Amino acid sequence: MLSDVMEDYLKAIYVIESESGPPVATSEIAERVDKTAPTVTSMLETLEDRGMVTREKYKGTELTAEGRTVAIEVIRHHRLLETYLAEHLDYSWDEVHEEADALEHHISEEFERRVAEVLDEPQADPHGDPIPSAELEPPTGGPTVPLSACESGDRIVVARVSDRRDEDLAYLADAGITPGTTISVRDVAPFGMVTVGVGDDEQSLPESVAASIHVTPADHADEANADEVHAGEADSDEVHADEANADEADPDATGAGA
Amino acid sequence: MLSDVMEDYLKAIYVIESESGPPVATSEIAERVDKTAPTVTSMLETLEDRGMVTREKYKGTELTAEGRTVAIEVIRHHRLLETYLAEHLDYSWDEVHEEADALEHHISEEFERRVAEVLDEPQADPHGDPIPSAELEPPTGGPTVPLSACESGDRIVVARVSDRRDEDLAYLADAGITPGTTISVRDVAPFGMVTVGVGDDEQSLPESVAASIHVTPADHADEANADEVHAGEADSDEVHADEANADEADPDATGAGA
DNA sequence: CTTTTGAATTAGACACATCTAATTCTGTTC
DNA sequence: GAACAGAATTAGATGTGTCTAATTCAAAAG
Repeated sequence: MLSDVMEDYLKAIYVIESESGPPVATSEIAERVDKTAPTVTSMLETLEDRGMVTREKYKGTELTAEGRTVAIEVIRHHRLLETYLAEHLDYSWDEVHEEADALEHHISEEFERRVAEVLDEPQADPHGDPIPSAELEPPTGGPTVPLSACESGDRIVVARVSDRRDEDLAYLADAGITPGTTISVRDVAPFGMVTVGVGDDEQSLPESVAASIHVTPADHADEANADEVHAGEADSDEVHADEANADEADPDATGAGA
Repeated sequence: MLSDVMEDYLKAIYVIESESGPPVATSEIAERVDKTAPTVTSMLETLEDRGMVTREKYKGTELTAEGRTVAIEVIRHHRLLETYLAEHLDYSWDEVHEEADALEHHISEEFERRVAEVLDEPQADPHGDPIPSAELEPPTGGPTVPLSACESGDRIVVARVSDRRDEDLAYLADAGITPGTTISVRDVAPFGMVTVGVGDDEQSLPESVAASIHVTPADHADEANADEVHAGEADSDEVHADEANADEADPDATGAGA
């Protein structure tokens, strides 16, 4: 059996791989799990022994198929829990993350099944992140772009919001911006804040807040509900995102922000 | 912060104190938590340093007020979870224990509050054990006696069923005997099996199964529902239990079988 | 090709929870 | 009251996950 801690490392590696592709740097993992680099090195050795990762010394680390499956299962637990807490225990979308982090390692397969069943196999959690299926294939969120890659005049719908920073979530909850919210982009300052229209209001979002929002275009007559933003639609192709912020690029579309 | 493991020790000590009163023997704790005696000794030293227990070397251990409060909180978590799983996630009463054991250390205060709220501050879990209040005072189950202390002809209602042994729970679930079930005692073999009537059936319960059942008399016109067996009633006095099985006595009535 | 620099690893230590084996204590039996 | 039996503790070791300090490496810059 893998410990909770090992699962946390695997989850972190999975997320980083999803965002920037393998191989994953030790320092990146260290930052995510909030441990020192030597600690991470030694854990990576353990995980390698357990067949969860492969690595090249001084180069980087990559998940094995097995390690990836474990990571996806943890993420499924996390997102099912977030969704359950929001829908059945009256948690708001900016409160669920911490609780889910604490519980995700301790629920049984049976619990997972039953939660998924009462939720009717949900496709996305309250942050808009896609929930991996019970078969644990890598979830593919629909194509989305960072809000910062939009340009003035765009009408877009919020697809997902990073669950990493509590302050930003609270800010957005307060601003009435949640997955599914349709907004108009008024102004995008390079590397800076983004001014948007939400309903009748106009809001200026600080950079860190803007960076946590990913969006899809609001056009294709698809004003459907937020839970379906990530559903099918493998057809819809890339949203225009001129190369101004190419360094901030987004090779994921796998929605791994656990 | 106390570790999960420490909480498990405190819970075990609390249960033993409830069953046999302090001081608690190291070997008893060792058996409950399934560790060796030296391991327990060293943990008890730690818990003493933390102010959770007091002890006299070679004699025994006792919870401090603080240790007791921690234990009661863990037990509250456990029983709220058991109840929630049974009522909202379709678990049967003999499945809930293991899941609750895994989760009880990891839920937040907030989670505890919300679960208690949606359950409407339940008084007893699916096994019939009383759920400590949010104020964490020691729960007092109403007076109950072991089934083995009854005699032929008694009509009684099952108050609670030990959650310690899965096999016995499954047996009882199969036999249709759950908290709230009214049964007639046909025959009590000294130190042996108990024959009872349940509805129209007659059943012979093996000793271990009979030992896990605690009952109250079915008389006082109180055919109320099982959840209220433990409610108020500090008035009703001791049930007749002649001293045949006095060694198997039951000084608890605090319902500590977490 | 050498140097530099920042990242990664190795070295060595520590806290925690656990074990087995050896010792010490307590309460009981003769 | 001496001896014994059983329980508890002490002694010493192990595995895991973590740290800081020292070293080694690789990739970039000269």
